Amino acid sequence: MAGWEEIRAEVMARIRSRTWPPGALIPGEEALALEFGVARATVNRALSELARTGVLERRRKAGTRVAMMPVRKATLDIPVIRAEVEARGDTYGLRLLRLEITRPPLSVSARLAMQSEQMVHLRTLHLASGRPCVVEDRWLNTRVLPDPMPDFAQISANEWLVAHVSFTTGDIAFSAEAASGAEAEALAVPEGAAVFVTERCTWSPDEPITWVRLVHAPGYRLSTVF
Amino acid sequence: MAGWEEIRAEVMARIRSRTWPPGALIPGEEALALEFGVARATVNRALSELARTGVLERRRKAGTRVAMMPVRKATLDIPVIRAEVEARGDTYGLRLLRLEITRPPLSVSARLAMQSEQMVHLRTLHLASGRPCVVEDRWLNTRVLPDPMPDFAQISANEWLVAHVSFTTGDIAFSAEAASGAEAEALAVPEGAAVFVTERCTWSPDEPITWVRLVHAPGYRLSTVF
DNA sequence: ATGCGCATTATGTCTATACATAACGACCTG
DNA sequence: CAGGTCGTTATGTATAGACATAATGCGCAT
Repeated sequence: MAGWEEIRAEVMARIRSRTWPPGALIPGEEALALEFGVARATVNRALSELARTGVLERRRKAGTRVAMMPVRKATLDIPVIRAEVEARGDTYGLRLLRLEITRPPLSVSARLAMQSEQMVHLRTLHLASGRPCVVEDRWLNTRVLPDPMPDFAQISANEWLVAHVSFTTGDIAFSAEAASGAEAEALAVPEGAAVFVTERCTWSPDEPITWVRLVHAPGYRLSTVF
Repeated sequence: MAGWEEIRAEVMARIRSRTWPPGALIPGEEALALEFGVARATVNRALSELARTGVLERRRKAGTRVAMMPVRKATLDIPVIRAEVEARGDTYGLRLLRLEITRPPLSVSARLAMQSEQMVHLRTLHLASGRPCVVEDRWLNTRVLPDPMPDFAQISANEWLVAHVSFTTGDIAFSAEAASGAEAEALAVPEGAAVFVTERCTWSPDEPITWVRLVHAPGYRLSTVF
């Protein structure tokens, strides 16, 4: 027994086999290190990893226990439309449907914690081999844009931001909705069709950057392993 | 400058400030350790962490570079219905709509790589303070169940599995669909309403365990930060 | 009995050192 | 020139020892 991955596997095996059932307190790092004949740091690495994935719960002094209600965690890649389209073997295209500078609706400015001021509003249609695949509604903080604004008919706002604005934190939410008239028309689906919607907010360390709503054409699936 | 989190923050700051722009090769661990006055292991911890979240790309010998197309990764908690309901302050309830032992449709047996054999089919309605909130369609491998089957009218299959069957791997997918007649009726929404659907497959190390499809009532959102 | 404070203890992290591993690229050979 | 070999190099991992930190729960005092 040597590497931390082997230790992790062995611990996993004991959990699976219910040697250590859900809720059980498992031996301390010191003890396991001794048993497996490795350094405590190695055990720590393995257990930390399992804690990260939600299999174990660790608290100082309290020790390590097998998660009772294993709210398993999955990591999912935040979709980048162009990459997704090209990964499917389609050629990517985009069409700028609308570009205006105006005051965002309250739902947007509130989410971004923006003072009420003007933002850039973009509506873009993303195409996969010519077929509409995503309608994007985006509000951009004007302060993150250079004075001659980038040509968003050529480069998607997402890609421009990635390349020119500093890294961000944010949040993301998924839901199912009925396609509104405009969305349905852009995607060439019946109004009211069930569509998968992604909403994302991003902030730079200093200020809000953008709010975006992606309406995916019917049939879209977001998947991951765990 | 001391802890790995500080190192991570400093590296992040340099990426944000474009001192190290996307695609750039950053100095080696040794050099950074020297610069920050910490051990290489500490730098390693910080950079590994950033690689895990998709900000950096690391390859032996090739070095560490800032991700060009930052396919940011988000970790999401795999929803456990009861926990979700109770977290919203509602009281959880469930109603078993159907329980039968039969052959699953091909779509299910194929996904689970099961020989064509009988499985337990459950249809359950989950309630939040009495209101329908999720319809669950589940197929269970009979071999993971004890002979007097658990009373699934009392305990949800998910919770029973968590407590009695060994840990698993699996995959999960999200999509938007139009509610079918039966689903719509159970949820008390119009047929064809846009519903959020979660589909999950899980395997034990030895054999498939279950396939489950969760149809969430309109308004459901799945969200996370990144 | 109740509440506060501190000793104990398990995890968290850092250091310095060493060896393992992957892979680029140069060099050597056919 | 093609192709294989091997040295170099950056990351990956392991180790022993040490200190930091959090939090449990006991013991003491009120």
